[in-house]
Order: sequence, then C-alpha cells, then structure tokens
Amino acid sequence: MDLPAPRLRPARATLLSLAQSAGVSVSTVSRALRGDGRISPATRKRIDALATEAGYAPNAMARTLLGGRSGLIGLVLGPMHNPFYPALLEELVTQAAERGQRLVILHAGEGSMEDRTAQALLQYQLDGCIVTSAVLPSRIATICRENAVPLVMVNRVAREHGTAVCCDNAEGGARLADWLLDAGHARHAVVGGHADTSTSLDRERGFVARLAERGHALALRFDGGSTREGGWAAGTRIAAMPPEERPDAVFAVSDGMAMGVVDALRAGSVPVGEAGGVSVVGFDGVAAALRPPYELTTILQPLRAVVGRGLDLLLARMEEPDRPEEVVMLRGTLHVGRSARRPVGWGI
Amino acid sequence: MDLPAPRLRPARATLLSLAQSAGVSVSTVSRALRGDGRISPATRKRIDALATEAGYAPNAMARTLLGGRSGLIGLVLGPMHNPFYPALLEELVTQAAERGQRLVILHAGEGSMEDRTAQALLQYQLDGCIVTSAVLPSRIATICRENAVPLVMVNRVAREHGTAVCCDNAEGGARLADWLLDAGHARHAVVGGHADTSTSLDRERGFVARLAERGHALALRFDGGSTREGGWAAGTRIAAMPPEERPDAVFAVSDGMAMGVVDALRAGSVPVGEAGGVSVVGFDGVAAALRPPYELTTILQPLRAVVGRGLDLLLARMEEPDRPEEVVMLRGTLHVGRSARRPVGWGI
DNA sequence: TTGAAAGCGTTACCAG
DNA sequence: CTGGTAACGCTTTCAA
Repeated sequence: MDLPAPRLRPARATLLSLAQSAGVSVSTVSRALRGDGRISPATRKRIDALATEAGYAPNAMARTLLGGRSGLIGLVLGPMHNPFYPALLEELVTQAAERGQRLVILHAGEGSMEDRTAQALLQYQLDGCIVTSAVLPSRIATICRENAVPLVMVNRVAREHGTAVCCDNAEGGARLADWLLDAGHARHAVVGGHADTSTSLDRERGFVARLAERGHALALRFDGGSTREGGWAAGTRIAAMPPEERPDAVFAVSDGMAMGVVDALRAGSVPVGEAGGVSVVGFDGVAAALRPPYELTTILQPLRAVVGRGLDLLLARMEEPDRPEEVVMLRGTLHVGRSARRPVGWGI
Repeated sequence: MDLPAPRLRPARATLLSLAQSAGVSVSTVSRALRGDGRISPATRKRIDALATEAGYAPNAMARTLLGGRSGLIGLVLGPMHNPFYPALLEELVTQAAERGQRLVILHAGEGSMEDRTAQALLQYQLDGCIVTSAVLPSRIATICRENAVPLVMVNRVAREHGTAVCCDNAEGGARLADWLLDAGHARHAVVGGHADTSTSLDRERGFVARLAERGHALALRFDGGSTREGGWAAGTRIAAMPPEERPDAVFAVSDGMAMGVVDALRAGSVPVGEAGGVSVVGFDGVAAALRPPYELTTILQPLRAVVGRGLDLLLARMEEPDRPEEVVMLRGTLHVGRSARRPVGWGI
C-alpha cells in the first residue's frame, strides 16, 4: 500500500540509464555513442540500438557545463517591417542549423532591451551574438566586449569598430546610377531610408557620387523612412508633379520602398519602366520585388553568402578570440527587371 | 620563466569565485544572491557588491541540470512573407521575456525540418514549444508527445487534437459579411488563402455562411495563395471586369492580400471604398494595413492577447503536464477604415 | 577494450 | 545565520 506513485513524466534516458540497461559503465556508453574507436563493434551496436529505442538525446546543458561550447548563438533582430529582415532571418536559421548551432532570440523590434534580456547572453553561455538591427544596442555591445563573447553585425557596419558583413552598398548604388544614366535618364530622384542607418546612407551616397562623377546632380530627394508607405508617399508626390518636372528615374534605397513607389505611380496612372514613364530601381532583391507585378530592377544582395560569411566570422572568433576585427563587403549583382528602362542595345 | 600564460579570456565569475573573494561559503553566496531571508544584511550587501563588480551572471546550464526548468521555449515559425508573422514574432519575443523565458528558433520558413533540429528540442531541455506555422511539423509533434513537452499552436488549430490559441476566424468573417451587407453591397467576392490552413478556410467559411444566412450567395472566388501578389492578381482581374459584372465588395482573408487587391484596383483606376467603387476588407490588422494609403476596414486580431494566452497555456502545461488539451478562441474587433463603404447612418 | 572517479556551477538538504 | 556535501548528466583523465 505504499507503492511509489507512478512517474507521470517518465524520466528521460541518460547515459546512466542506458549503461544500466546495457550492463556496462557510463564511460562505455559515452564512448560508444560518440563513435570512439576503442569500443568493440558488438558493444557499440548494442548500445546504439538501446539509445535509439529509448529516444536518447544527449543533454546539451551538461555538455556545456564541462566547459565546451553551448551551440547557442544570440540574435538581435531589427524592426521587421522591412521585408528583407524576415528573409534574412530564415536564412540565418537555416545556415546556423547547418553548422550545428541554434539561435536564441535576444531581442526583436524597435523597443529598447531590458537588462534581464541582455543578461541572458551570459546566463545561457551563448557562444556568440549576431546583430542585424539598424542600431547596435549598447548593452549587448558592452556585455559582449567585457566577456569576450564574439559579436558580428550582419547587414550593417558600425562606424568605429566591430566585425561585420554587409553588401557593398555604395558600390551597388553606383551601379544603379550607371544603369540609369546608360539608359539615358536625366532627372534622378532618391527615396532615402532612416538617416541613422549606414546601410541606407551608403547606398544613397554611392548613387549620388556616381551621378556627380558623370556630370549629373540629384534632382530630388524624398525621405521614405525605410517603410513601404514612405515609398508610396514619395511616389504619390512624384505622380502629382507636372510631367516636365517629374523625375524620370527613381532610386528607392530598399525594395520595400521601391514597391511602394511603384504602387503609387500606378495608382496615379504614371507608367513605370516604359518609354515615357518613370524608371524605378530598388535595392535588396527580396523575393516579392522580383516577381510580378513589380519585377524590379534592383541590386540582388547575396543573401546566402552574407549570412554564411557572418556565421563563419562568428565561428572563427569562437575558436580564436583574438582575431582582429574584420569588415567583409560582398558585392551585390544587378538584377534587370522591368521596372526601369534598359539602356539602348541591351538585350533584346 | 615558466609563468602560466596569461588567461586571455578571463574566467567568468562563479559562485565559487565570489565565495573566495568574500571569504564565505558557496552556499552563502547562493543564498545571498537569491534573496534568501536568513542572511545577515551585512553579508548580503557585501556579496551583492562583489557580484555586481564581477559582472556575475548565474549559469543557467548548471541550474537546469539540477532538474529545474531551462527557461527556454522552442519556436517554429511559418513562412514569413505574410506580414502578420513578423508582428507575431515581435510580440512573442517581448512577452516571453516578460515571463522570464527566451525563444530558441527551431525552424523558420517552408522547408522541412532536419532531424537534428528536432532533436535540439530535447538536447536543450526546452520547457515547451510554440508553433505558428501553417502546418505542424510531424517530427516536432511526435517528439513533444513522446517526451511530454507541452506544445501550443498560436494562430492555427489542428483539426484533431492539440492545444491552441487563435482568433475566432469564422466569427470575424461573419462580422465582415454583416458589415458589407449592412452597407448595401450585393456582389461579394472572396480572395482565399492557402487551402490547407484552417485560418484561411475558417475566415472564408464564416463569411460565406453569414452571406447565406442573409440570403446572399458568393458571386466570385479567387485564390490568393496567402501572398500579396496573389491579392494583386485578383485585384487586376476585378479591375478588368466590366463595371456591371464587377463585385462591389471584396473580402481578402488576410491584410497582406487585401493590400495587394487595393494596389491593383488603384492601378486599374477603380476607386476603392467610395460610393460607386469597390469596397475591400481584410483580416489581421497588421500595422501597415491600418495606416495610409490603405486604411483597411479589417478585423483586428487581439495580438497581445493571442500571444499572452498562448504563453500562459504553455506555462500552465509546464507546471501541470496533464492538463486537458484546450483551444482558446479570441474574438477580433472590427476596425473601420476607409477601404470599404460604411453602412448608411454609421458615424458621421 | 572497459571501468572508476573527478569535476563543470548550481541548488537543496542537513548540520552546526 | 552559515558551512559542508550530494546530486544533476556529461566528458575526460587515469587505471586496469
């Protein structure tokens, strides 16, 4: 009458439990499971079978405690209204998994970060930290620095220091300027993003500089605030201008804004990309922008490579904490869509 | 000449290191830091100061090993092109943090999940799992069931079993039908989403059923595939119809698609929301849809509550694993924008 | 080829 | 009020 209460949540299999049912020691089980050479094939097979049957999964917490790495990377995500970030997130998750790492979300969105959240970085023994937000939260930066936790920025560069990967934004902007000039455009407008993000500023700077090199000045500038509706607002104002004042080429520094510009022009019955209409180009190469009804001419960010290099830089710094800081710029490629007139003699 | 090499990565503070510098035992430090009553104020103060100075953060791995909870929740994210999901993600991260939990991303996007990823659920001793994707990956479902790890679906309901929170989609659809009928609309169209998501189907079902109850039949149905461009395609076809055949009311089952419909109608010079134009309504209440240039009439999902209840259901099941499965439906609220004509006598 | 034991950082229990 | 010790699950010497 005093049987032990049945365990409702059956204890998970451990090395010890496996060892007991196999009639061997914990060490043997550990070695067998990790493929250590000096275990007899017979024993190994028996243990493998037992482990599979029991649904054994090694306890990462215990492993980490031994002093190894946790396999966990902290992630700070920026505001997600720019469609580039969701795409970046998917890619990050996939490639982190390919490298045997998981992502712990430390922060997402605009709000500021609680101290408690920043502490999680230490508590969970995170191996490193990836920051994709426009602004690098200083709590995170401090904690990483003081505790020698490697930190890599993806899609942004801090002016002063830090390790980062991003698309060569200035070069992309310049390439777009060339394309528009080659197609014979004369009145250029820019729809800019947040004034405090290096990403947007560099794209715009590269564009304007190339215009200048080739003897052109920017005719108009709008503030698009990095949102699609900011693009729409700019497009609306452009559509409302008398045709002779209207810019014939518009560079929106992100695809989200560019799509907004296109929508507004169409709503205002201004043709886009055709002779006599307005050419619109964007930046990023998000999936929705490449397909109808937008088919933007834009700079394709090498997303897979950006993320891959970002993770590689991070992993390298886990192995070797004293690596010098490093900034990697990856060139984007021009994607020719139908939202902008093509230079004469290009393609068909 | 054989000084130990300087430790480049200074060892992190631990209870032991604090105990040594304070000249007390580990237990005392532990108790002081966790606010245990029976510690002299003097000792407590001294230890607190020491801990702060050393930047001490308790090791969550060690804590978890003792058998407590890890404070980690697994997250399975659906394809992120629907703007509702990024918003959901932000809210989840915020509210999980408020409850002292962090999210580990197990999967994002459409691809199938590696076994290794599913194993992470066990390895990291995740306390529970939140699934927001349209389809529940069966590996995850199995692992959770077999290991008594609670799982809650947010924004979807599995037909057969499971615990879930979602907006009352059918009711929202019905409410929109009422609104459109009250405004005198006669020809109704639906732009549907994925055929395999309960969310889309329920919205559509509720809408059509209410139409029928009030003696109306659906005039047209488009497949919008849950994407904005699907909405655009439907809108384009509507704009191309002769005015007398054109539906005067369109229900797109998500705001993303509804915005696409609006863009296409405007591009086709079909007025939206005005007398003589087409009324467009959506569902979700994503931020971009509520502001110009869309200002959709839509069902506002109670996002904060949906996420809050989802986490509460999950936490409750961590404490008490044998709670019966539970499905919570939260009513959305009708948000009156300018994308649809209002019933006569409503407001100003 | 296998086993025993130490130790990672915490917490909890039992003494003092 | 404080200290010692065992235990969590694992890897890694060191021994046999």
